[in-house]
Amino acid sequence: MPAGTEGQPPVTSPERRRSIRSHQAILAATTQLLAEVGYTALTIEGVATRAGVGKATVYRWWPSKGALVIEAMRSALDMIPVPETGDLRRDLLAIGNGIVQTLAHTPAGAVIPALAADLMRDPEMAEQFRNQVIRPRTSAITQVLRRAADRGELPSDLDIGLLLDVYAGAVFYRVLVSGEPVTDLLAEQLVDLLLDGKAPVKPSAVAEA
Amino acid sequence: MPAGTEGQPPVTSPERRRSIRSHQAILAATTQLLAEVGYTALTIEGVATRAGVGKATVYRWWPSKGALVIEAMRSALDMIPVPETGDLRRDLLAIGNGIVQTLAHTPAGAVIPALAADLMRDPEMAEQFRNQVIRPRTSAITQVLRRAADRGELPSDLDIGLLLDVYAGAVFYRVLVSGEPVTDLLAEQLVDLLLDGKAPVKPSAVAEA
Amino acid sequence: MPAGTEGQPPVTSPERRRSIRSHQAILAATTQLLAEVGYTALTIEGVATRAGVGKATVYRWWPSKGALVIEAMRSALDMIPVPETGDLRRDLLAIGNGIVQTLAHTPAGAVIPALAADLMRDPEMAEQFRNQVIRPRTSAITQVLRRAADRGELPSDLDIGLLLDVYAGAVFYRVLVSGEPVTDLLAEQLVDLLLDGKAPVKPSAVAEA
Amino acid sequence: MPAGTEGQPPVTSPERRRSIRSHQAILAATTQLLAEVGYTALTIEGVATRAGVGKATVYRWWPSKGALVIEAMRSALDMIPVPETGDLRRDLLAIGNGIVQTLAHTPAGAVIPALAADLMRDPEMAEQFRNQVIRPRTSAITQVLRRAADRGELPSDLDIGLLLDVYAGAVFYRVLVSGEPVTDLLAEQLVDLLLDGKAPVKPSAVAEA
DNA sequence: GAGTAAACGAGACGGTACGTCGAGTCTTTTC
DNA sequence: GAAAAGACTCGACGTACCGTCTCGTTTACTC
Repeated sequence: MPAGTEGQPPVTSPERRRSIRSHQAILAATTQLLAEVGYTALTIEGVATRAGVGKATVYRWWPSKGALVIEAMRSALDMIPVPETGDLRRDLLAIGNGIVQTLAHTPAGAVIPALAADLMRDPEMAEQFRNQVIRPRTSAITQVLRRAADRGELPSDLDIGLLLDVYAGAVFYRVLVSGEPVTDLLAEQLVDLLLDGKAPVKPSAVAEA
Repeated sequence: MPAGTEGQPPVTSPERRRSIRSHQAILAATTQLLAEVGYTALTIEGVATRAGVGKATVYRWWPSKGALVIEAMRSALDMIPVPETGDLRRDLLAIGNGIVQTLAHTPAGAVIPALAADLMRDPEMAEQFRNQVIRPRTSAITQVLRRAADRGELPSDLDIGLLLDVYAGAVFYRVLVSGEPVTDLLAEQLVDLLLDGKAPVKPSAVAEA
Repeated sequence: MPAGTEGQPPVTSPERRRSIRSHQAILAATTQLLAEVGYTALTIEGVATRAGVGKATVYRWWPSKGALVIEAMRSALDMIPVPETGDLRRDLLAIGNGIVQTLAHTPAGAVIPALAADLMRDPEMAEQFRNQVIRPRTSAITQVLRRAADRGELPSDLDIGLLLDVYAGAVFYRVLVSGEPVTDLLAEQLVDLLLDGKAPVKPSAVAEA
Repeated sequence: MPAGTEGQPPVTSPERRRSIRSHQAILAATTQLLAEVGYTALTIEGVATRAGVGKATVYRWWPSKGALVIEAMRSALDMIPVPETGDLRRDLLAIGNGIVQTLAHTPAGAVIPALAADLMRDPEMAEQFRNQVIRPRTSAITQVLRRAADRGELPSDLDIGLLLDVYAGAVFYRVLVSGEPVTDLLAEQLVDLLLDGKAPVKPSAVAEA
């Protein structure tokens, strides 16, 4: 695995000999079907058929529906860029709007909670899920907050983890539980609350003011 | 349904003739099995068997697994009492700790998210879920906040809905997604944040202060 | 449940509540498919599909392919009538020709050996097979021989079992192993051998004589 | 295959370069597995694994399970020596006992019928089977009978083929279908019947006589 | 107190999907 | 340049539940 030395390409990946095409077809089929029927109604059999692949090929590479969906989500979701304006509020807003877009306007909003719930009984898979799906979505916020703390704009002993839970949790909860609309306004209100402790006021009141 | 009026005993429930005992057995079996195997692995067949009941009897009264679980949850969860100390912070803390207990230390913590995710595709059921399961858990907070707003301790145009989403969302998110421990400290930090805009600091830092 | 009282029809057959139609459809499908694809290529799945029946319904009533085929064979094969001419040779010839017809000109000829071979490892099923499929085919011979022995036309201590094995074995062996044509002449030669100890001569030689 | 000429080692088999070892390992594995699990449960995959060989290597040299088993049987079974006592009855008895031993006390007894039944649908393989497995087992009888006919001890127009079918068929049938014990007595009774037309009497009766 | 209609337990039914195994083909890597 | 290794598509295995249905058999209400 030492880079720089030319010429040991065959050794690099001893596993996965010929699977590349099937692999991608399976992930693509999974992504499509997640959007069409959702997580609960997704079946391995359906994925295999859609991908033009034997069921065993799916099971060879993924031990369960959860594992398959984790990887499909990972490869389907874009990386979230880390903004660098230096303005904490502006950065958080940018990221927040991105997350809101993803959760409110793509299938991911429906899939992620179902996936999370389904994996709760399997700690190992749950960990995978957090590492592969959640962490990439939240690391941008973490970085922005940490840099701001370094600049002194935030307390240095800030509990970034909790802040994240609050921020992400509110968005999730709206999508998943309360069913209220998730709009860009939400990101704004949350940033106000987190940064200024400004309690949110009703949208209509804001409009009137 | 008005109790107290004498004399229409046969009319009270024109449907449900002999069902009472089976009804309760089914709900009890559902509650047990939810605790034992979780929402995903819960099957109607298993519930019927455990309850000593025919499968058709379950289907006669509940159209789906979701509907059954909603009712089981409702009858299994205790009502949350609305504290009346008049001290906003104390009230919120009391409620928060109650919610934390439920989500972190009872099967409900695992069932509710799975149920929510499963119902996302069925708006009608989702509405039922919110009315029957979520709303009773959160109405105490709403009342406390509303009374405080009436007393002038909070802005009168406060967006109570969002505040709720933030509060409940953070707890949910911890249980469901981030997997971090959910303790009483969490309730405290959240109340600090919501009421004072005090950004949370790391637990260790708090101890040192 | 007190016996003696007339009119307890419902108790008579506690099993098989509603299966009659499916039952027959399954046996019919099995018989058809045996003729079309043979024993080895017969699949439970194929039978279920052809019968318009769920796979589980087949498995509910028959534990294995072998058991299913045994019953299908039994209900598909006609009983062999026991001739009563009183002439031993004529009786044996009649029966022999019947067996030859069945083995040489119906699917049974191909199915029975395969079934037999497949069941060799399962003594219980093998016994079923002999009782249900073989015995009915050979009992006519046994009866004819026994009556002849009673009349004194054959030694009273005749080993009827072995005689049967020789007779039936030769026909089977031709069909199964040696692959030679099985014609009515075979029955004749066998009767000659068994009754007179007349060693068989080549067909052509017979024609010349 | 003409032995004796030395010196054309590379030319003899232009194919099969490194195959010899694999070849033998495959045949050995087949023989072992036939004895362990029988014909039906024998799988190419199992043979390949046991032989430490790729599945494709098996398929390269044998087109089907049947072909593989035919060759394995051939190389596993000993040649049957042709006795030369000049006494017809003694010769037949010797051979008969040999066959009885093979069919009753080695895996071959279970494998041959299953193999035969399985190959019935494939005339070409069936012919191979007869040539390679059956004929070597029966040619000794044929030779003995033919010599006896030449000596005038048997009719010159004897239908040796049928006699063989009767002899072998009876033994087969006992093993495969009737399930009765196959002992040396059987060979004796059969020889009596074939040579003398002496109808078989029950063993116990024999003992009493 | 008998008659009757519903709800009941039981579980068979036609299906779908499960996760596994083997068939027979094909490709890559090793010797 | 054949052979090991094993991934591939395909199809059947036998099982579990689905949601519907048909059975007798209780009840609980009517008359």
